[in-house]
Amino acid sequence: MEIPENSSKASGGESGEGPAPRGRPRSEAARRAVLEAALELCQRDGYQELTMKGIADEAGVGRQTVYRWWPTKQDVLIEVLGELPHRTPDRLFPDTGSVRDDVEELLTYTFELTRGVTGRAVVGLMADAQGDAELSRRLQESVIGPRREVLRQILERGVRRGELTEGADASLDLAVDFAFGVMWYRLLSRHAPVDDELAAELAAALEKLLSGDGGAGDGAGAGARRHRQ
Amino acid sequence: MEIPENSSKASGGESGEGPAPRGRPRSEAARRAVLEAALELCQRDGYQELTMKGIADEAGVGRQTVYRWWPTKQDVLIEVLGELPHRTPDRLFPDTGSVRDDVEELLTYTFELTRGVTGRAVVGLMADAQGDAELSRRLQESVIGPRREVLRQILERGVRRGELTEGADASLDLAVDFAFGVMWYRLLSRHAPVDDELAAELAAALEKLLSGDGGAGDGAGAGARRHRQ
Amino acid sequence: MEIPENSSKASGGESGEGPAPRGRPRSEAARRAVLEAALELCQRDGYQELTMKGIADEAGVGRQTVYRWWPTKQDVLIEVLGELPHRTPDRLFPDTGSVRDDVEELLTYTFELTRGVTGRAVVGLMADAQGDAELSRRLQESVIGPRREVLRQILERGVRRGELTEGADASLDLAVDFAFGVMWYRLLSRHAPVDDELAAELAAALEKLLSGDGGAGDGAGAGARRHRQ
Amino acid sequence: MEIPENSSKASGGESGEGPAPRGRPRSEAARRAVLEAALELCQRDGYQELTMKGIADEAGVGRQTVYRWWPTKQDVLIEVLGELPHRTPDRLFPDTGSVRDDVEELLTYTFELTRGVTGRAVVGLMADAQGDAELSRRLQESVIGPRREVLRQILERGVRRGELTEGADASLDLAVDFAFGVMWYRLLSRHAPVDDELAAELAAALEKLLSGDGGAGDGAGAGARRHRQ
DNA sequence: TCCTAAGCGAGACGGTACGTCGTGTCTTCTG
DNA sequence: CAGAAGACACGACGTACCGTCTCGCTTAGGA
Repeated sequence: MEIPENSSKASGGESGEGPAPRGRPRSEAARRAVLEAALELCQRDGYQELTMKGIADEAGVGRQTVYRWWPTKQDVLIEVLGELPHRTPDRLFPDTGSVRDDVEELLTYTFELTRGVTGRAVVGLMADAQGDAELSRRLQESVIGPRREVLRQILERGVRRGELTEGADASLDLAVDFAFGVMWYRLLSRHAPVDDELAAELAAALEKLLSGDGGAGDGAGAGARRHRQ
Repeated sequence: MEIPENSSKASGGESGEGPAPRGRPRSEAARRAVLEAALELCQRDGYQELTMKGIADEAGVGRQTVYRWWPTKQDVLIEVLGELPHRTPDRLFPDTGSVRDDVEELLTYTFELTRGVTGRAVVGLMADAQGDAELSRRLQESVIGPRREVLRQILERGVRRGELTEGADASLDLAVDFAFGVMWYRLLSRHAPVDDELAAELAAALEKLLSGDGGAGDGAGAGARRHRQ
Repeated sequence: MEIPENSSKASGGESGEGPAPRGRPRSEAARRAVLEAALELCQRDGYQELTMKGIADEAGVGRQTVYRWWPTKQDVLIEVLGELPHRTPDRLFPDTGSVRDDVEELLTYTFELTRGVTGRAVVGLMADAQGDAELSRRLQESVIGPRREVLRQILERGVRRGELTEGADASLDLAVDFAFGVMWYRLLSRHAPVDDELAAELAAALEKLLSGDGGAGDGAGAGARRHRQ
Repeated sequence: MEIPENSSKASGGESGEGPAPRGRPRSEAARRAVLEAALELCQRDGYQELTMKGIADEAGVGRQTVYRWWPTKQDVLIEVLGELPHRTPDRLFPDTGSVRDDVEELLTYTFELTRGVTGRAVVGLMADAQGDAELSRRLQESVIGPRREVLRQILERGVRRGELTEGADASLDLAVDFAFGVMWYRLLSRHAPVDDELAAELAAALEKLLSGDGGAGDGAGAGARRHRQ
């Protein structure tokens, strides 16, 4: 149960060690137990039912220990979510040579995650972020932003290769919004599944949306431009 | 805010009343007070802070009166949301002759609503609907579904007129998901505003997505179909 | 000295009813359960171990219900102690015709009580009253004072009858302090028991202390000896 | 805050030292800091508010250091109380030649102490001793007993000299109980002060109680009167 | 001069009681 | 009967102290 963790004198840093760590060091075992308990309970009972007391009890940890390191259950979940991707970093950055396949692969993997462990947690956090700008910012930084960035880079690579064209009708940002927007919308409203088929449909739709010749081209494009003035 | 209490046919109609309502009739004043208090508080303090006790106190109503008619705060909010559209029925069904303009008008109005009174309520409800199938179904029926239907009919009208084409790459349903998905995604993650400009961009993007000649046409469509098998 | 308990329409008072009692009336069952639980637990585990949570749990009552009516455990105990004498009012006011016998009877009964149910409670309260003037005042009023008063009246009756003399060396107040002082001292330090024999000794000593001529020797001494047999 | 640390016979005596003390010797500075902090805090905030954590923090000492040497706060206080008398040993053993004066002097000094530093501590300890036989025994041994013994010896000296008579009505033990009983009773219930006047009254009352002939006697009574002026 | 041992400040740990608040149910009186 | 008032049993909240446990650092005696 003992894991090194020892930050002090790690890698020989003899300079800016900080304020010298005194007292009993933080228990990595307790930290992990809390994070896993939170994820487990959130998945089992739902975000709303998730409770600081419940987390502490499930983790076999004192309540104070939870509050000492995470002021709210949101903080616990954000830390869990921040650590999850490290478990399978490979599937997060697909590069098959085809934009469409890369997009589809990324979305397939992302959808899997949301259907599985993280779904209820992330949806609950997002809902709480309504009316809580700070939480919103942190989610943006740790969860939403990174995922957006990955998709965006795939699309930019496609533009560079000439597979895609960032047109007047749809910026890359809007394209990213498209993919994840549909995902969130369906996760929340549940009017349709978030599955592999959706990943394929979205990959195709994005390709069309960013196709150079611009289907609705003439009138439509003019209209859009007219509207925006 | 004073309402005579019993506007309904109390005492009077003894004809085909049905099961004969005995005792004191339900107070319309109390009902309205509860609904308005709920909307007000949800908007002011957020969905999570909304409380049955808070609603009752704010409405100047006994707690039992709230529980008698609405088992949960979700029920209260759903009833409020169900009544709101009746206040401005005109803007909900635009018909300018141009699909793009109709879409833009509808989205502009919808975005206004979500930025205003209903935003926090609907997001909170959606989040609660995670893991509550019944609530999910009711939301689908009373809030999500109707909005989808309006947009869908506008698009179908466009297809009938020949302005749009439901292509292999993007069904009408996916197009509807696109519009509302982006809206929800931005409402939740706040990485970009939900404003009139977005309405215009989405109208243009939808037009392109549903354009007949299909930019990425061939390979893409085939790919999508291939994937679905 | 509240006995009737039932303030509402007690004894037919149809005039100044007060502010009209609204809402669910207080549960007498819960009240009694709390009082008895407190007494029970205090006796079993000691005053220090007595806990608001413990009282509530033992009484099968919500914690809030305890706090609603008694801000602290001291309040609970004071109310219990205030009600106890009513159970056996007869032995509290002995009047045998002999001062010595009255004193002995009163002390015997008082010692019984302190050895039994009330001992630990009262001692704990007294200790808490150190440094809490308000608690001190209330204890004085509801517990200490009344007991002092009973003994004082017995002694005053003796003075009126000529059996005793309030002398220059010892006021009645000091005599009362004597009796109860020895009791408390032994209860606390436990160097000697607080039993019937002590009651007899104290009755004799008080008689001597308040003998006018100082010759408690003769009759009083004989009386004491007679009693001890 | 630096104190030589090792006042005790360290190093010197290698004769019957026992198991030879290894490791870092106990810090006398820490010991004193704890004792003084405990006394200070108990006097300032009261016995109930006294806390092991509070003592450690106030003393600038680790919590473990307190627990290592004193299992409970009672132990800390008992050790403090055991050291206090050594500061003024002279007034503890009055011998003026007159029993009454000796008694009055002893009580006057004792009352001073209880009004001052030790009051709240001793009362709290006594209250805790209810239901804790071991604590009771230790208090008896270290605090209560010694004080009783001093008074008892004064009274015995009086009996030897013929000033007093241990009569059938009141043993010396009861007389001692009388004096300290009244003190404790007043300390706890606060119905009257514990001051010099009480010391004089008690000295007079004891004299009368232990007068052989029962006399509020001639000389004694006169003496009492003389004293009160 | 190291080695072993124990005391020390610090502070994290698993617990538990605190007093408050919201839950959903109930029980009274008034309309 | 509906409604308002509010008491009820329940349980989560975040805080404080409990007594124990690890840390790194003295500070001694014995090797």
